[in-house]
Amino acid sequence: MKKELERIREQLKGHKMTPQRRVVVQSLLENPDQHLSAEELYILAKEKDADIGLATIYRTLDLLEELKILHRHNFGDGRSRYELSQLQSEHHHHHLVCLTCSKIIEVEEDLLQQLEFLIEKEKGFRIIDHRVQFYGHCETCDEKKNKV
Amino acid sequence: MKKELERIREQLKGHKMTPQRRVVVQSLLENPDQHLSAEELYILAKEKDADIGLATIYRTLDLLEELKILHRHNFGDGRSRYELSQLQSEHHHHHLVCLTCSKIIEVEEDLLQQLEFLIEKEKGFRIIDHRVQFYGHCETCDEKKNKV
DNA sequence: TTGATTGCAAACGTTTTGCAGTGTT
DNA sequence: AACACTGCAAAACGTTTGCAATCAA
Repeated sequence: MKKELERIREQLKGHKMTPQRRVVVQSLLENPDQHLSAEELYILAKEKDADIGLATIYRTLDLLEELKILHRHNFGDGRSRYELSQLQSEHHHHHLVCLTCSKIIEVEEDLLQQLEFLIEKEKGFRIIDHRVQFYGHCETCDEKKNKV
Repeated sequence: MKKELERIREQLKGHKMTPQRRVVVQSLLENPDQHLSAEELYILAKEKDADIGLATIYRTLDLLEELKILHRHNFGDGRSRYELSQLQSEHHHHHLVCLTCSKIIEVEEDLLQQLEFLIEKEKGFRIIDHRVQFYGHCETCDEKKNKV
């Protein structure tokens, strides 16, 4: 955990590692794969630093996104959600959003690469990034529904 | 055009086809593949009915979305954008969003079906819908950039 | 020391809501 | 005539910004 924080400090290049930024990053590290919103991070951060302001959370998230330390997601619930980039591999992943319980499941599979290749060739469109979300019902919710 | 409107009127099932709703639908029909925002639709609708209110636009769009007459998209510009479902075929399509000129290009290709099949099998996730967006640079912008 | 960063409160842009009045069926 | 629907204005929501004070380097 400390190692991760140290790595992120290095990625800040030039920007200061303030206590507030540390608290935000720690909250993100302690909640991997959670896709936290700014408000949720604010509540978590407040546990560690009661005086932290919501604006600081937003400004920190903007900075971290700019430095590609995290990704901003939009799952259609009216707020941005954030996820630390797992730098071990720059592997894109997709999200399954359960329409029943709102759970988000990650899919690592990169079959999409085929599609990207086709698009680049046929449309002359140079792809930089993609957002892929599948909406449906997860196994658990699907089973529950069939029981009722 | 009149045929399309008639079809949509039938899809309204039980809900009234008011002049305001007609104006919104007409504006959508007259601007196919435009991905209009609520505000943009408001301006278009006002040309046909100067007294129409923005709240009515939003309420109409909510209704049309609920009835699956249109799709709501989120391209990350802070507002929802709407597109009539082309009911001739329930064919999903993807969007290419140009990071330079913001143009949106549609891709009909459904290679994604392979991926969906895999996900359903491996994750037990029953897919209802998907959102796929590719961000990159369109041919025109890419060529311009290379010239400079 | 000094410019980057902070908290606060006010402002922002989009969307939603309460309500009294209107109009479609 | 009934009740779905409307316009308006105010409120709600997530997010951004101006500013004076503070702090990390």
